This record gives sequence, structure tokens and C-alpha cells, in this order.
Amino acid sequence: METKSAVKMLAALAQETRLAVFRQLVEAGPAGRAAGELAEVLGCAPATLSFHLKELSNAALIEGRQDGRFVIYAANFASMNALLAFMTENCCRASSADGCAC
Amino acid sequence: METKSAVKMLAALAQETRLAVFRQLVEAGPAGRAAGELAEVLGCAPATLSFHLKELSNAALIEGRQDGRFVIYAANFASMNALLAFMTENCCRASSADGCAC
DNA sequence: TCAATATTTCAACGATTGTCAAAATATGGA
DNA sequence: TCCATATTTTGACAATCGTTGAAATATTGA
Repeated sequence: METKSAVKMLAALAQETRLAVFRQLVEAGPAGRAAGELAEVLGCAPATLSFHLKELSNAALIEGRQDGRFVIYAANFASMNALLAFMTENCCRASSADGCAC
Repeated sequence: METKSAVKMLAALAQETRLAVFRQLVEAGPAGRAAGELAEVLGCAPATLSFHLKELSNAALIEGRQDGRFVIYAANFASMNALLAFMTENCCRASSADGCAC
């Protein structure tokens, strides 16, 4: 994974609402959740949520699919795994006395 | 780890220069690196670097110690491990077909 | 086609971020 | 003490971000 992608993903997750959205989608699994459902659960305006969904989508952390009148979003687990791999590889290399969980 | 701390850490790493700083410090290991050295390597003004070091410091991802005229910064590996643990726990739970590296 | 529902885009805004020169602060050596 | 070096703080600035109401778009069912 390139540094730029990693920064983009980290930035996408570095915001309370978006992190909450992503956790909801992780919990929901591949079935995902409708945008409106997420807005209600998280208590934010539809426009606001849409903005955040786009942000997460641009970072490739989630994907949306049209399902009738709804748009269902689901976490992209492969991307998240790639991010974790990047972080353990690039930010955890040194063998310190503290030990390294990676 | 609390969500707020996680967001703070993610935000600290979600910036090209700061991610570069952190990677330098990971590579340097517990011995760390002087602020000026980092500024030179990364090619940014001392004031700019100082701003980013503070940001990383506030997120508990790095720690500085005075050494004579220099201030030596080192990565806080325990914090980084805590962040990775948080991410694997909170953002990776679902058992998906894609599999989950965690 | 038309109305109802779901979502996104647009426009505007205040708040935060990233940058850096200049000034302030801290340390060590002469 | 005084100077030179290392770093941080301050102040200013443009750029980006997060929020939301209103308008636009998409889809379904009557």
C-alpha cells in the first residue's frame, strides 16, 4: 500500500462520526446497512452522513450498492486489512524493550 | 483504549509529514532522533516540525526528552500497539468471506 | 405520469489545520 | 556573563473540514 492511500484511510477514520459509521458497518458485516438507518442510529442530518460516507468511500474503506430506493453501505474488509498491514509494517518495525504486538 | 484517544492518534498519523516523522522514529528505535535532525531529513522548517512533534506528542505516539541542547524524540511503541489493538478489535470484528487478518 | 420516499449535491458558514517568519526560550561553552 | 546553537511559541495567513438547509436526483408504486 502506498503512503498516500494510508494517509487517506487514516484521515477517513480520524473523525468521530466516521469512525462510528465504520464500526457500525463492521458490526453489520457484508450485509451492510442503509444510509438512512446509519443517519438515524448516529443522530446526524442525512446530508452530513452522506458527506462522511463519501469520505469513507473515497478512502476505499466502504462500498455502497443501490438496493431499490436504498443505498446499502458495507465495510471493505480487505482495505482495512491492508491498512493494518501497512501500519504494522511501517510503524512497528523496531524491536523495542516494550515489545511489539505485531 | 477510549474512542477519543484513538481518533486523536489516527488524526496525528493522518498527515504525510507526521506519518513520515513517526516512521523515522520507529526506524530510529528507542534511541530516538533530535528534532533538528528530523527537520533536516524531512525538509521542513523547524517551526513546522515543532508543530507536528507537538501533535504527535499530544496523541502520546511519541515522547521527547531533553539531551543537552537537543530534544530527542522517540516513538512510544506501547501507544502504537494500543492503537493497533483498538483497530483490530473495533474495526475488524466481523467474520467476512474476505477473511480478517487479525 | 405523478406522488412519495431515500439519498446526494450545492451553497454557505464557522472552525480547524498546516505553514513559516520572527520572536522568545533553553542549554552549553567560552 | 555573554554568545552561539537548538527548539518552541506566537501571530498571521490561506486552505481544508464538518455541518446543515434547500434543491436536485433516483427509485418505487399507484
